[in-house]
Amino acid sequence: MKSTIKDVARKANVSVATVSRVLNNLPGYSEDTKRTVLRVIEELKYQPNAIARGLINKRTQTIGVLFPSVSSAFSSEVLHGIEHFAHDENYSIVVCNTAEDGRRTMKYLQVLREKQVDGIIFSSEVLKEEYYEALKAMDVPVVLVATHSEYKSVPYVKVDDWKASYEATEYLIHKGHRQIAMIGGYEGDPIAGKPRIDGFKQALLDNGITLRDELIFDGGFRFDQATVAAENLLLTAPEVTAVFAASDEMAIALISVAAKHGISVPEQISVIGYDNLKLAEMSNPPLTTIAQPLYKMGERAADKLISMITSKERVVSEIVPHKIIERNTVRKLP
Amino acid sequence: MKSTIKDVARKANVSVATVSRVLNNLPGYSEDTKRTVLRVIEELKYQPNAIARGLINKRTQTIGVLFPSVSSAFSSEVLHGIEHFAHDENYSIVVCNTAEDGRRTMKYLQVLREKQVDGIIFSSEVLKEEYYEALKAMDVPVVLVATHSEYKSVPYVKVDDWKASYEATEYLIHKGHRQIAMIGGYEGDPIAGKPRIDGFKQALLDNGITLRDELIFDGGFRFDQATVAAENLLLTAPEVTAVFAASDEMAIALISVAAKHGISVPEQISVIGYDNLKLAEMSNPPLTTIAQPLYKMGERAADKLISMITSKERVVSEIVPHKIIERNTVRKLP
DNA sequence: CTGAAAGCGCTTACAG
DNA sequence: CTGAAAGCGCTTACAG
Repeated sequence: MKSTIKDVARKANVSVATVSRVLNNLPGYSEDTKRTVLRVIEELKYQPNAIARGLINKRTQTIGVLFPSVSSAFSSEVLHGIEHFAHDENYSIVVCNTAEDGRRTMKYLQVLREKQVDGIIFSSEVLKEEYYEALKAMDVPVVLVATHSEYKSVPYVKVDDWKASYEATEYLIHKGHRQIAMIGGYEGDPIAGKPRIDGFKQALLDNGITLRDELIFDGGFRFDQATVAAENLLLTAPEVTAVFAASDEMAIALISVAAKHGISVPEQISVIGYDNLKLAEMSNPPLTTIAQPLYKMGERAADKLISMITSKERVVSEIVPHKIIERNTVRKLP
Repeated sequence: MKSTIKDVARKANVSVATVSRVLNNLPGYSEDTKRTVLRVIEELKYQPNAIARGLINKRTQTIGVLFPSVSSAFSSEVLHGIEHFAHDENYSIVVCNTAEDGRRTMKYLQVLREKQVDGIIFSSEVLKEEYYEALKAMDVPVVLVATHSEYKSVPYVKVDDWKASYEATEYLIHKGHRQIAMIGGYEGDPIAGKPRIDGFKQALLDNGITLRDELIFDGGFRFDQATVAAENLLLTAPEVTAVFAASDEMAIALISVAAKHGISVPEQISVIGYDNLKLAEMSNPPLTTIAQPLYKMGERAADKLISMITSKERVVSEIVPHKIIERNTVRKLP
């Protein structure tokens, strides 16, 4: 049987109140009683029950993290950052994989509420009104990571997608490229879709390059989805000398498809990716890409959330810096 | 203010006992009272407090998962499988990244104990005696995934590493290779190191190929660690025509290093990996590898753990099938 | 410096 | 079919 606070109180000949005090470093006991209490705790190998504690304190020291897909490299980097920071602050993380559909999200939100988490980090997905309402009803702090929302009260931490894409595109232009295509997300995606496409377009415009809509190949961010976009691109636009891919997986899909057709990167076609996942450096050739500081984004999000939890004061959103990582997939045109 | 069971009891003109009964689908109330109680619950948007519930039931419906590194692609696949299964069974997952050192593991074990998790899944690492003792003291079910241990009482789910390596090596041999090297883990690693190295050796022996110890390049499983092993291999053993890498990252490191030296895969050197992570198919060329069913391993582990939790009966370990995924990195020698 | 008591939000015998 | 009461393992005024 695990021992409880009563057991140690009894064995130490003090009240449970006293035990509780030494446990929580509150004042109110002699050095002597402290010593014996501590000794008994040791003897009984007593560990406080966080559940009982949470019932009173209304704090569970745990935070819920919602991801659209736990298994992607992107999410795990962010998660790692969150987890690391949170652990150092004595918070545990419960991970929730929301999959594609909204129903799982709502179910999870309910579970998190019942389990009385102290706060929630919501990642990558758009914060639908339904979710927002549920979150509001829960009455716990929320922070967004790698996404943002129109609900001004919800702080976020993310990169400036528009600007990052603009810079990626200019990078290509400065390397002498004029025939530039993009493999992007869906225009209808307000988070990782539209802003990146818009940044791409603007960079072209600002550099006097005529915008050709047919050079924007949209679709999903994953490798297999991008594979068809890349296939398409190579087939219909052979004049293209460089492409900006809105994710590393997309960029790598292009490299793979190109290789299959005997087109070499960067000699015949240049590519720049987006994310800087681990696989960017493992790519062959190593992928030039826009780095999002995913681990750090996780940390910052956890930091914000925890300070909202502990201080109840509003926290401000944060745009986190991206940067271009030059590897070997972009060639300078002569 | 969130409403409690008392609030609904009061508003429904019944006792909390009755509310509790309808909440838990226990017998003991008329259809009529059930209806009004349900209505009031709806009106108040009442949700039970799982913490209070847990205090009584001694069940928190949460399980702790310990990973050496949450961010690796390997762990996230397993985690995803665990999470999916567990969620369907109404369990939540708290993730614990144990990093490299043991101190973090012990700290986490303590947190998990205080938070009264119902069970623990321990992944990839060797179950040191210190951990085992702590786990025993916690008195909750444990299952191992992608690792095993000498403590017979702890069930595991994993692939047969020896056999998988043996088959990978034979695959190379059957393709006509005789000069075969291995990039492996540490011989001292009883989980993913020794068994794979031994399987490799035995396959060579059984096929009449003289074992040359200097063709086994050991080190860490990660890309950057393997990069030096690969460098070494290419430099010191140019006669090698095929290599068995004990992880996909190692295999990809070899491909990268080879490319850097103008050596083409599979034309000049063949490679087979191990794991079948997502990046194996994104590799360039796509990587032939031994697949571990990581997602499924996660599911099976969760399944076992949950049945230990709910039925208190002992569960049996499981060797899960691996298989060779043929892609484009192994050439048949003429 | 110390303890008795109330209470956190539930569940579960027990009694009717 | 229903409720009063005890209790899960703690914390926290309150009183001394």
